Parts: sequence; C-alpha cells; structure tokens
Amino acid sequence: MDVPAKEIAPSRLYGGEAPDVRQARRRAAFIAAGLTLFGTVGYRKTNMRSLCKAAGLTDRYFYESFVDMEDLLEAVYDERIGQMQLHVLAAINAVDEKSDWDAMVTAALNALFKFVEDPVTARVVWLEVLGVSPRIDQRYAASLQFFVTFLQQLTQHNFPRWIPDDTRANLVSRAVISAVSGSAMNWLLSHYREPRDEVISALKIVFDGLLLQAKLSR
Amino acid sequence: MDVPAKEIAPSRLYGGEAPDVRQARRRAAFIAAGLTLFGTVGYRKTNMRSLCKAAGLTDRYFYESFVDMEDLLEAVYDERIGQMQLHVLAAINAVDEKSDWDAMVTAALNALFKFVEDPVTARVVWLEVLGVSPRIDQRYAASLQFFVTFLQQLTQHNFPRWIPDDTRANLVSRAVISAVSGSAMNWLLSHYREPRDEVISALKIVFDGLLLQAKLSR
DNA sequence: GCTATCTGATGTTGCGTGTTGTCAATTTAT
DNA sequence: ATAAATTGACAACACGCAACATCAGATAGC
Repeated sequence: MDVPAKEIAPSRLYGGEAPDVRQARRRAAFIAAGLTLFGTVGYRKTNMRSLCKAAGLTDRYFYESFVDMEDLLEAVYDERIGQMQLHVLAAINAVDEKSDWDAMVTAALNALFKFVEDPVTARVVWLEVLGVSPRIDQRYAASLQFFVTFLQQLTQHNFPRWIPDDTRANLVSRAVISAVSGSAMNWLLSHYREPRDEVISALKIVFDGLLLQAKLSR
Repeated sequence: MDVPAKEIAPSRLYGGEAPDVRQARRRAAFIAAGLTLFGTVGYRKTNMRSLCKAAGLTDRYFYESFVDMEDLLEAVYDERIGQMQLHVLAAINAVDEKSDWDAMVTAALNALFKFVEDPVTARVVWLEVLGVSPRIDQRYAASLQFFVTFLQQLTQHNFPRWIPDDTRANLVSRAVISAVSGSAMNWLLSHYREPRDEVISALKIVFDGLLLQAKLSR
C-alpha cells in the first residue's frame, strides 16, 4: 500500500521524442489514416483493424487519443474543414481591392474548388459525415454556417441598404452557400466531368444575379 | 424424380387476397416501416429484428421482396422522391398562366417545402442516403438531376437567348437546384427554426436574380 | 548492467447481427 | 374432412467486430 499514484508520471524520451510529441504524432497518424480510409472505402465500412494497420499503430494508441470511431471522424472532419476555411479566407484576403466583389468571389471559389478536386477530402466532407449522428450533423451545419455568416457580413457591409433584415439576409446567404456546396458535391458525384472553371463560371452567374439586385438597391 | 417443378405454382387466395396482392401489401409494409425507422433512429442503426417487428412481419417476407437492407433503403428513397416529384410537378401544372414565372416558382417551392416539413421524409431524403454506397449516391445524384434538367428546359424554353450553351445552362440549373436542396437540408438541420415562407422568400431572391439577367438578355 | 518504461504483436472474450432452418397453427380448396 | 398451402414464432448457426488482456522485445535513465 501507500503507492504514490504513479499514474501521473509519464515523462521520458523515446526515439528522441518527448511523451506529448509522441502522442501528437500518433494522433496525427490516426487522423491521416482515417482521412484516407474514410475517403476511399468509406466511414461505415472502416473497421478498427484496417484503421490501425493503415496508421501503423495498435488499437491501444487509438483509445489514447479517441474514444471511438465517430470521435475520429469528427477530428478528421474538423481538420479538413479547418484547412478549407483557412485557404478560402487566405485567398480572399489576398485580393488587393477589397471592394472588387467579382475578384473576391472568384478567388474564394477557386480556393474552395481546389479542395474539392481532392476526391478523398471531398468524399469525407460532402458524403461521409451526413447522417452519422446528430452531433456530427450539427457540426456539418455549423461548418456551413461559418461560410454563411461570413458571406452575410460581407454583403451587409458592402450593400447595407439591401436586405437590412438579419434573418432574411442570413437565409439568402444560406441559399447561396448551399448553391456552392451543392455544386461541389454534384461535381464530385459526377466524377469531375465538367472542367472546374465551368462550374465556377456557372456559380458566378448566380452571384451576379444577387449583385445586380444589390446594386439596384443603392 | 419427375417432380413437375412446383416452384412455379404459387396461386391461392388467402385472407381474400391473391398472392401478388399479398406480396405487394407485405412489400409496402416493409417500405412503410423502413421509412419510419430510417427517418427516426437512422438507417445504419436499424437492424433486421426491429424492422420486421415494425412491419409486423417476419424476416422471411423481407427476403421475399428485398435482397438486403440497402435494397430496402433504395426502395424507400425511390418512393419518397417519386412522391416529391409528383407533387412538385402537379403544383407547377396547376398554375394557369404558363408564362407566369414567379407563380410557377412559388408553387413549386411551396409544394417541395411541404414535403420537407415532414422530418421523417426529410431525414431519409437529405441525411440518411448519402455515403451509404456508390449506387445509392448515384441515385441521389440522379434524383437531383431530374429537377435540374426540368428547370433547365423550362428556362431554355422561356429564355432561349440566355445561356444557349447546354453545359453551362445545366450547371447553372444545378447551382439553383442545389440552393433549393441545401436550403431544405439546412432548414431540417435547424429544426425548422425559421418560418417556411421566410425560407421560400429567400430562395425566390436567388431566382429573381437569375430572372433579371434572363430578361436583360432578350 | 539493471530496472522501469514504452512499444508492438497477438490472443481472447463477449456482443450484435444477418441468415437459415424448424415446427406448429391457420386458412383455403377439393 | 382431408390435404396442401400459407403464415408466424422462435431457435440456431456463423460471422465480424470492438474492447480488453497478455507477453515479449526495445529503449531510456540510473
């Protein structure tokens, strides 16, 4: 007895790495393996054995970082959506003329569809996460809402007299983002049949229609 | 030996019903039970036992009409999408003035969103079918494509000089249908937070933007 | 070198599920 | 009434899988 609670002392180098570095590396390995498997064979057909084999680790280290498969799916989704948001925002910020609406839309759509062009990422983001669980569904909705509010604030800032009502402006933004997201999904499902620029051009026609109305309002 | 192949002779009344009527009734029972379960507990959490219990039949009759659960999901999806298409087309045809674009759009959106208002149907159509299998994914794409080509032909007929290129017209229609579908999905995921008319009004703004450009083209 | 820690591999258990089979009860037709 | 067909309830099997346990080898610190 009188064991001094040794569970709190996991600190030692191994392979030249500190414990937290090793854990982070293993976690990243599972996220990478999860992305690959979820995006190829699919989430619901991925089991523990093949996942651990793909990650090059055993299940013990899986439970070290995740509670179950759904938890990993959430992490994979967060990572991909986070990267997507980063790239799109960076592309928008790279536009010099902040008032050049058309240039901003083009930059954002180009950045987004470059992501869609990766079938593994696109499959996870647009096909695999839906209907898994209410929690994941809400996360999907939240990640869409990020782009929705961004677009809403952008339009309300540039065209303050057009659709002053917040609820309606939010719904219109939702419709537009849905057009973008749905076009991306359809593009994926059609195995990228049309060239990317064609899909983007079609979307810009939708944007142009709204821009036309917005300009008429001031 | 010399058994005269009795497998081809299933004909007798039972409960006052002919064999094919009974089979059709059982098949319909499974489709109804599948819709209920897929739309509440979810497709992947529905198992054989609970399904048969909900249908009030035994598993033998399940395999009589379907090869597996995915086959049933496909049947349920087809039934719901078929009804949806029927109601939307009927609403459009009920519009007197065939040239009244706004009235047709309003009628179609009203008919569609009345379907979305049923959370069981909406969950199956928008959340449960995606990512189940490549075949189901393609069916999802096909059912969207139905509305896409319909809208495309409608616009190309009313505004023949606007977007004469077929591919581009198809992509623009895809974007618009995606806006509608995505708005419906978001409405479902938000638990119908906004009133239905608000969602429809927002979508009509998107339609108005395209109508504006179309009118300018002639 | 010796010990504690870390890692990788493999085994084991238990549960849920799809699927098939069996058997008695019910109903129809002759 | 008797036989054949239909139906329903339930048992039994086989399979895959997640989750946990065990054990030997490798590595770092003293």
